[in-house]
Amino acid sequence: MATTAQKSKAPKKRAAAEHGTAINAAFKQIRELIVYGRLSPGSWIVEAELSKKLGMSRTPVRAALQWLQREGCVIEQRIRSKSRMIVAPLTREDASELYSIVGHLEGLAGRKASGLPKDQRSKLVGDMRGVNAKLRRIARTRELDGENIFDLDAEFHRVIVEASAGPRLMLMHSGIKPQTERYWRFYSSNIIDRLEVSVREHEAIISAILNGDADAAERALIRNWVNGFERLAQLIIANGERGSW
Amino acid sequence: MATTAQKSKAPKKRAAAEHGTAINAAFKQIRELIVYGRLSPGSWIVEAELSKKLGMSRTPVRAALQWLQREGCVIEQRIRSKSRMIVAPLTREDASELYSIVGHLEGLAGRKASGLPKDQRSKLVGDMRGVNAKLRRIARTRELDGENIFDLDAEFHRVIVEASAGPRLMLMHSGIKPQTERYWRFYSSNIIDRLEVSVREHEAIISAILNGDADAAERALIRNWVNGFERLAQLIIANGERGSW
DNA sequence: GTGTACGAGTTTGAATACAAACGCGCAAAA
DNA sequence: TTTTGCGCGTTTGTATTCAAACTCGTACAC
Repeated sequence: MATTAQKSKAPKKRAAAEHGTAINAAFKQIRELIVYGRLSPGSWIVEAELSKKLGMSRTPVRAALQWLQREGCVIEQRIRSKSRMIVAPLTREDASELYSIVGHLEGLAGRKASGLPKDQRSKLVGDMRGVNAKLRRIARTRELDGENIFDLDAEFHRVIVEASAGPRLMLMHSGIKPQTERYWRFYSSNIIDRLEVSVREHEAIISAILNGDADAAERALIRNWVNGFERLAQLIIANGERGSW
Repeated sequence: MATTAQKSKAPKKRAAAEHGTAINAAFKQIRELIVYGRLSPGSWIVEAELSKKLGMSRTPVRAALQWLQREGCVIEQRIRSKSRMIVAPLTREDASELYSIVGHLEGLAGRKASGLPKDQRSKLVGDMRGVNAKLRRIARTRELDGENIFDLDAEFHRVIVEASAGPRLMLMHSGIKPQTERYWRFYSSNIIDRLEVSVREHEAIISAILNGDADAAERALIRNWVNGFERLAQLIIANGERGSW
């Protein structure tokens, strides 16, 4: 009756779920729903509805929503001691702050990366160049493989953070970075036009880290994000904000 | 029998709790337990134990623990698909990263604060000077009012962030900043000796914001935190780390 | 005609119940 | 004496249940 014949009279056979993965499954699926826009920015989230859709009880859904709240994908509207969860709206103001924070966080990572021993730095630079080369090829040939731009750009920034950041910075970055993807996906109609600029900015980052110039690395990373916001802001203004009214 | 004659057969009379404050109460109390060291760094948190101590069920305690996990006070140890919550240990390495992040986050806030309109900036500078004057008096007279140094320093940094930061930055700051207090409380034996240095660093921050010099404000804030870590690191080395072994 | 009050439905907050998994100890056999 | 296997206690993960509070609609009164 329910979703996958998993309810009613067979509580024993949940073996597939392995006891402890429901929260994670809920988290990933809900975030996917939000990032891909299946849950509209600004719309109200009903726990029971989600739990029915995901085929689990409200408990893991609640936990997942708190994780998402932690990351800012979901915000809590407190009204008269009652709280509602809503999908965070996409606004120019929020994008400005978001990109600024991500830029500074990554800037910090880039700063540390520049101080890495030379062999680690070489490997890092190699990874970055590999990813950036793929981006450059897409920018040239204009063969947009759909998802690939998002994933490649995410990869580029991720390798920097993973190479240098400690657990805290990594935690914060992995929490806040995915949210920039929401903006990309909503407004990226012709983001490929600007891709080449971004590729050049990436090259500046690579050079700075290669040279071990911490200040330059930090500045280049921040500039990449500030400029990224500028590129985005035009699209937001042109297309309107989502979920704020 | 239980804690306050609130259990057993009177589930109706929970009117005092106002339906929606249990999570918050749990959150504040558990964080207090951690910050004040009643729960040792590195020690294992048992949900049932806490819920018994706080006189509530496991449900709000779990939610509160997830909030604390979000802030990094509590970390999750996954072992063979089983998770345990432990109180985050206090290590030199972690302090380094923590202070660095807080410094950069506040640096970002200070940068924005420097760009505020003049009247808002004047009010902000006035607030900062008021707080810093109290700190200076304590540094001079050496009348340590116990908690007051912590609260005053926290206040100084809070007014900067509140004056300029948006919701995201405020959220991140209010989440990560309290954790520096854990280090203070554990290692602050004679932190009053270093207070005067910190007061002078604060003055540099005030000047920069007063002059609207965003770069200088950011640098001064970061320097305050980096130096704060240096002061702390000596104490950590002298006294040993807590909760890591 | 408009405003207010009451009640049903919806939704979240909290508690309890239950199942699965980890860890430890004890016992038995080699 | 040592090692291995089994079983029980502890603890977390998930489901379910129940209560409280907010919302909205309708009806009644002024």
